[in-house]
Parts: sequence; C-alpha cells; structure tokens
Amino acid sequence: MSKKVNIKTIAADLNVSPSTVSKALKDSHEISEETRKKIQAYAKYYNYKPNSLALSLRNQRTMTLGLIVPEIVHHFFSRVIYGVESVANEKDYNLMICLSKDNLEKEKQNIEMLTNGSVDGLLVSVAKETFEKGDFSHFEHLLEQGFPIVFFDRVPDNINTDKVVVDDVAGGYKATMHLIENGLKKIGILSTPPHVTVGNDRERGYRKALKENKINIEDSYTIHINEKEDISQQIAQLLKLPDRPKGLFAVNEKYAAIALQEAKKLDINIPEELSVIGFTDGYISKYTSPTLTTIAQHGYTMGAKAAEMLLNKLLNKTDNSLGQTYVISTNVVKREST
Amino acid sequence: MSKKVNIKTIAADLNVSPSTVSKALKDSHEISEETRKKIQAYAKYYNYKPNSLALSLRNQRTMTLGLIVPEIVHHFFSRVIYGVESVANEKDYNLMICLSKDNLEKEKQNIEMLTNGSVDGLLVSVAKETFEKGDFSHFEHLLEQGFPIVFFDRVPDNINTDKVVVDDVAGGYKATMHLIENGLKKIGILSTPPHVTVGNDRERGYRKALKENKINIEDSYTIHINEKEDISQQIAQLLKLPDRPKGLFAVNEKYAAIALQEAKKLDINIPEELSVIGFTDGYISKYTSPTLTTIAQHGYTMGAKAAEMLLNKLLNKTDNSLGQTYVISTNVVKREST
DNA sequence: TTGAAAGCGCTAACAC
DNA sequence: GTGTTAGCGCTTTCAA
Repeated sequence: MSKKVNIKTIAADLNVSPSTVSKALKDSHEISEETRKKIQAYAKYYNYKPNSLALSLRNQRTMTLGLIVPEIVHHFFSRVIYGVESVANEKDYNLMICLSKDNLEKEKQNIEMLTNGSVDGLLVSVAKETFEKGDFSHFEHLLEQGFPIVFFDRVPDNINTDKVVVDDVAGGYKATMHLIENGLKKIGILSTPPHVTVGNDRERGYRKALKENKINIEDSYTIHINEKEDISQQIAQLLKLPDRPKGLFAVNEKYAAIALQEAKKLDINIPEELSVIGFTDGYISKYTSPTLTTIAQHGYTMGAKAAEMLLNKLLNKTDNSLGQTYVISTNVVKREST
Repeated sequence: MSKKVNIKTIAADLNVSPSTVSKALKDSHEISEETRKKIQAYAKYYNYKPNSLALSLRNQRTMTLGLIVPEIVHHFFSRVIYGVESVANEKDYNLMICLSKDNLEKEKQNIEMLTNGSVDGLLVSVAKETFEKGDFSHFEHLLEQGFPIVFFDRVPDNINTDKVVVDDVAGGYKATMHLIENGLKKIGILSTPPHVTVGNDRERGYRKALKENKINIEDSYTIHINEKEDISQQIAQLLKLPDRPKGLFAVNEKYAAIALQEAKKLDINIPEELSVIGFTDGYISKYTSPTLTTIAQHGYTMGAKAAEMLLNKLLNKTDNSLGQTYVISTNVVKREST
C-alpha cells in the first residue's frame, strides 16, 4: 500500500507547515502564488484527498443523510431512494441507507448508529413492528434533542414532526371511483389488517367512494389479508363467492397480481368479468397479463420531497417550523385490467 | 437541543478526567468500582453515545463497508444488498450504499467519496458505461494503494482482484438444456448486445447446449435486443416467424415477461405451444401468468459471499491472496411457463 | 506570507 | 486508582 498522503506528509515533504498546506489547497490569498502552485501540484500528483472523517469531526457536519427504510426489495422504496439520492447529490450530500426489515429492534439499532455523529439528518419510513408495538421512544428521544428528521410514507401519527405522505384515503377513493365510473357496483377490496395504516386509509377511501355513490357495503367483499397464511387462498375465497364482485381494489400490487392469477385459475376473464385495480408504483404491474391498472404512488417524488424538506432544515437553520406535512397526490394509471 | 453529552462534559460534571471516564465506560479494572458505577450511571442517564466519527478517526477504521451498485430498482441487486447487509451486520459492520446509475462519472465520484476515509472496504458491481468505455483507472488506482475491494456480478475482466460471479455460461446452458430435456429442438434466445458480458455469456451457454445436442443454430432465432427501441416489437418479430421456435430462453426476466405478453397477444399458448424460461432472481416471475420458469441467480448468496470475502480481507490482514474468484452456481426454478 | 497552537471527541501510553 | 499528554487529520485563529 503506497503510503497515504495527508496534509502533514505534504507539509513535511515540502518543508512548509500544515496550515500553509491547508490554506494553499483552498486557494487562500494568504499564501503566495508560488507556494500555492507548488503545493497544489504536489497534492495533485500524489492524489491527495482530504480525509472526510477528519473534516466531519472538525466541521461538525458530515454532509451525509441517513435513510432508514423497512425493506428494499420493493419497487416503491427503490423509487423513493432514487428521489432522495438525486436531491441529496445535488447539494453534495451523501446517503447512508439502512434497512429496518420492519423490525423494531433493528430500527432502534439503525437510529443509534446513524445518530452517533455519522449523519446530519435522518429520513425514516417506520417499521411495521414499531406500529404494532406502539413504541416510538427512539424517535421521541431524537426529536427532544432537536435532531433533524423527516418521516415519509409510513409515519407515526401522534408525533408532531415533518412528514411526507401519500394521500392514501384519496388514493383508495380514486381507485374505487375508477371502478364505479366503469359502471361497476359490486366492488370488493383486498386490504391489510387494520393496524397497517396505509391499508386502513386506502380502505377508508374505498368506503367513502361507495357511500357517496349509495352503494351498499357488502361485508363479505372486504378481505383483510393475513400474510402469515396462504394469500392466494384468501383471495380465491372472495372470487368463489356465489355472488362475487365485478370489481376489485387491491391495496397493494402484490395482492392485485395474485388476484389476477387466481382469477385466471377460476377462468374469470379480466377485465370482462372482473376489473382489478392495484395500488403501487408499478413494477410487476407492467409485466402481468393483462397489465394491471394501478394507483401511482410517486415514490420518486416522495423521496425527493422528503430530502428537500430535510435539507431545508439543515441549511436554513433559522426556521424550525415543526410538524409540516406534505401530501403527495396519487392518480390512476390505466392499463388492461380494468 | 438538549446539549450533547460527550466524554469531556461528563468528566467536567463529575470532576474526574476524560480518561477516567473513557476507561470507566469500558469497564476497565483500573478504575474503582465506585467511580465506574457513578460514571456509567451518569452516562446512561444522560444517554451518552460515543461519537463514531471520533472513534473512526482514532482507530483508523470506520466499521463500515461501501457498496456500489448500478441500480437498486432491480430485484437482483436488492437481494444482493440483503446478503451483504446480513453478513456485515453480524460482524458489527455498517453499510454505505451508493448508486452509480450505470454511469462512469457517477461511479468515479462514489469511489472518490467512499475511499476518503468513510469506509474500510468496498463492494462493487461495475456500471455498464464503465465497460463500454473501458475505463477502469479508478479501480486500478485503488488496487495499487491496496485498498480492500471485492467485485461482484459485473466484474472487470482484466483486473486481477477478488470477485464473486455467477456462472453465466453454465446458467445459459442449464436453461437451454431444460428446454431440450422437455423435448424441444427449435429454441430461440432473447439476448443483449454482445458488449453486455452477462448476456453474452448466457448466450454462449445456449449455443453450447445446442451444439452438444447436435441442434442446428438458426440465426433468425437469436435476437439481440436493442433497449433503445421498442422491446415488445423486437420480441414479437421472433414470434411471428413462419417457423417460430417452440422454446425461448430470455437472458433476463424482463425480456421473458414481455415475451409472455406478446405470446398472449398472438394467441400462442404457454407452455403448450411455446415454453419460456428466464434468467433472474425472480420477482416479476412469480406474478406473471403463467408464472415464469427461471434460472435462479442467488443474489442473496452472492452478496453474502462478497461481504464475507471482503471482511476476511479486513479482519485477517495476513493473507493477501489476490485474485480469488468465487463462482455461484445457478439452478432452474421450474414454474408454469415450461 | 507563513507558522504555532488549539480543538473537534476519543483513547492509550505513561506518569503520578 | 486517577490524571496528563499526545495524536488520529483537519482548520482556524492569532502571532510572527
């Protein structure tokens, strides 16, 4: 390993002091042109790079943002990451991405690790388990300390902080309206258990649309999928009802795709006999057959917006207007399944 | 912001010296039980966390690994990340993930940033553009310096370094053999342009299988997809041949999924009239209808293995056996499309 | 125009 | 058993 150059070694080799080198490298006018050129040439030749650790320690800022997501094998979060990354890079910020794997303990560890000086601020989408257990102490602690943090997508309800969310209720409403506008009245929903807020909100939108259109809400048309059991089978049950729905709103892409498969097995034609609409940022959706109509979630925009809010906090330290919430609106992307 | 506690403030508040605090916090036997307890209690109460920047600077190691991937919106890379993460976490290493977006300049920037002290070692899957332009200077530079680095999946050919790869030739061979074993002889391939090594290698495996089985290689059965044009149309052309193939090997999941869609449009029954096999780590594959038979790429294993190799370098500094290559073998995952 | 010194937060060798 | 000091790599007063 060719020995690593740093300011001190440069100074020694050139018989000047470290501070001279430091200044010369920043083109300071305090240093004579001659010395400056000499030092810069040397630094370039030996490929000097300032040590970012030392810089961060010195400047008390790391120029990196922390990002905690529940998972990454998920097109939506991948898109979010892209959004965050673009905005951060523009301002010369780097990104440290951590996975909570929807696990409370892991989330706490991530927080711990990231906030020990490694990052200047945090972007978080909260783990499922955290909601289930209702333990937000790790976040509350950070907020008390005034640590800059912006939540997105899966956000804690009772904490007053900056958030970026998708309007899930409106999304569910739009999805259902899309089916209603296509002349359907018997509309089912594949939802999550109630504690998953996004699913719950989308379901509220669904109910709202039905009510507004004076369509009776048929209890047997609502399935709260239990992911610990066979998903296909739970969906098939709905499709096997003697008076099965003609339209189906799935609160995520996976359920929608499986519904398509099950419909096929049961020889139900899509969209003729059953219209299906999903909710996501569309990845599988384009490759199913038929392709899937969905509610676009705009992950990229969400990530970009969240990063923007965080950077604002970091750069204009002045305004500490807490608890802003930015809502990303959704829209229907029409494909073949409706 | 409640003032941040550090060793110095603790020392001042407790009227001891910083080194006493430091030692007490590490349960050093040099410190009396009484003082130790007192300091530990204080630290706990005020939620003291050692500053990782300072630690890294001091210890000359960051306990974090850098990971550069071309993209993240890709199930395969997501799986790789999981693999890396698991292994790294087990050894208390953190992860810094960067995206090159298949862009040479971005890749160079990432390398620059990560190797300025932020990470102890690097895991890289090389950008497409880097291969196209053949500029590996940024990597060569690091290797000269002895910076620990392990390449995976998309690896530079002419650089003697540690690598983890999938046996793409064998994978292509297995995929083709799977079709042949199903009694097919007219087998087409949806491949990439030749400069994409993974596609090229898989295609070589395809040819090998045909040759070994004395099946004539029909030129019109090989499509080198140009992604800048309409992919569906290029695939449809193959399916519209008067004497179209009965089996189809797609070198990635996307082409396979689109082939399924096009076949459907042309009323070609799958798998009765056409068998399709893809190459990937399966995400879309499970949700198409019919579900797609694929060659499993084992992204998780690849990530885990790469991380393991890197950590080995970092932890047992002794053996610097350069240029190890670990090959991950593939296997057929049978689903409905064949 | 240049350099010495202090300090970011931490630790370890070496006093006391 | 506790404290002093120096140093990881860098910058920034302040003095020369």
